[in-house]
Amino acid sequence: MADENQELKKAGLKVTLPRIKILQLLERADSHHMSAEDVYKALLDAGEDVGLATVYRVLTQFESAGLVVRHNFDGGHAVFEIARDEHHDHMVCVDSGDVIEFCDPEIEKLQHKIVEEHGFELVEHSLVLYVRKKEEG
Amino acid sequence: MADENQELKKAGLKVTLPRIKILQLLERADSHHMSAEDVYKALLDAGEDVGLATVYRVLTQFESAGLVVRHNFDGGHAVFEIARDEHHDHMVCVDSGDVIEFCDPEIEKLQHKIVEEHGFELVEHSLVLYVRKKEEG
DNA sequence: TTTGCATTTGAGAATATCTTTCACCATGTT
DNA sequence: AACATGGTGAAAGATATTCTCAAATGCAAA
Repeated sequence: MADENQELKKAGLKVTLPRIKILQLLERADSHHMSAEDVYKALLDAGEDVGLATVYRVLTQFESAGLVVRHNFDGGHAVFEIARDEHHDHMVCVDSGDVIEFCDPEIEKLQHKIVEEHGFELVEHSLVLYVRKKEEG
Repeated sequence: MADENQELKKAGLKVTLPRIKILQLLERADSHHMSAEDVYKALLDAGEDVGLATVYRVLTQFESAGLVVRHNFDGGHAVFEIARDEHHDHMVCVDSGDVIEFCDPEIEKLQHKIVEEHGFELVEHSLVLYVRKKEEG
């Protein structure tokens, strides 16, 4: 139950109601890739009295703490998702907006190779494939 | 010299002073990856009387016409660069902000493969490697 | 448990980025 | 010249995010 409390403490964050609620929300299996606005609305719908500023603040803190990952897909607003252990990239359907996760070790390997060749080390990367459902025939 | 005029006409855009100036600016070898604000300031510095709205409008038109490419790197604002024939991806140094271009056919190939495997076709993609200069031993 | 106090919060103001509106202007046509 | 078309700058608007600050809250010492 108080699973979130531990995560927050471990991250050096004081355990407060908004933080617990936001973390719980993001940990729900069906809430990947939510924008700050999405989170805010979901909390309001759940009857929580939270401010939008708090949502942004907390999400940014969670990002710094490595609890969530921020993605800047095309379209102006950032989306957040719980950081699980396994890294993955994203495929975004340009028609439906659906997000599909995938991971390709070969691409990862090639990325490192390229960066090394240029005398750098890889800090972070962002790969987004914008796709469309294939037409039949 | 009226090279830009031809490009604009070919793109179906009326040849106007702001459009010529913006195109010339972006075609300069040292002006890759400029934000709308960058372009605006550069034009003001050059003594041109142009509005920020026009810069955004023209850049968007250029993008539609395929003359420039818009990138949404991390950090809120979009950057634009002249569309050359060859596709390439980007490496951004997290310390200096420098942008290095690269292209890896293998990664490109793998991207298509993955998308196909999921029953999609690739419309567009964005790969950005955030890197840091390697420390000496 | 009560108290002390730094941290956190919510509301709204402020900022940043980008888009739209609108009255006016330029260019080409009749 | 009158007109149509499309382009322009300024300012207002839209959107996404951050900042400010007084009030509320979490945590720890007493």
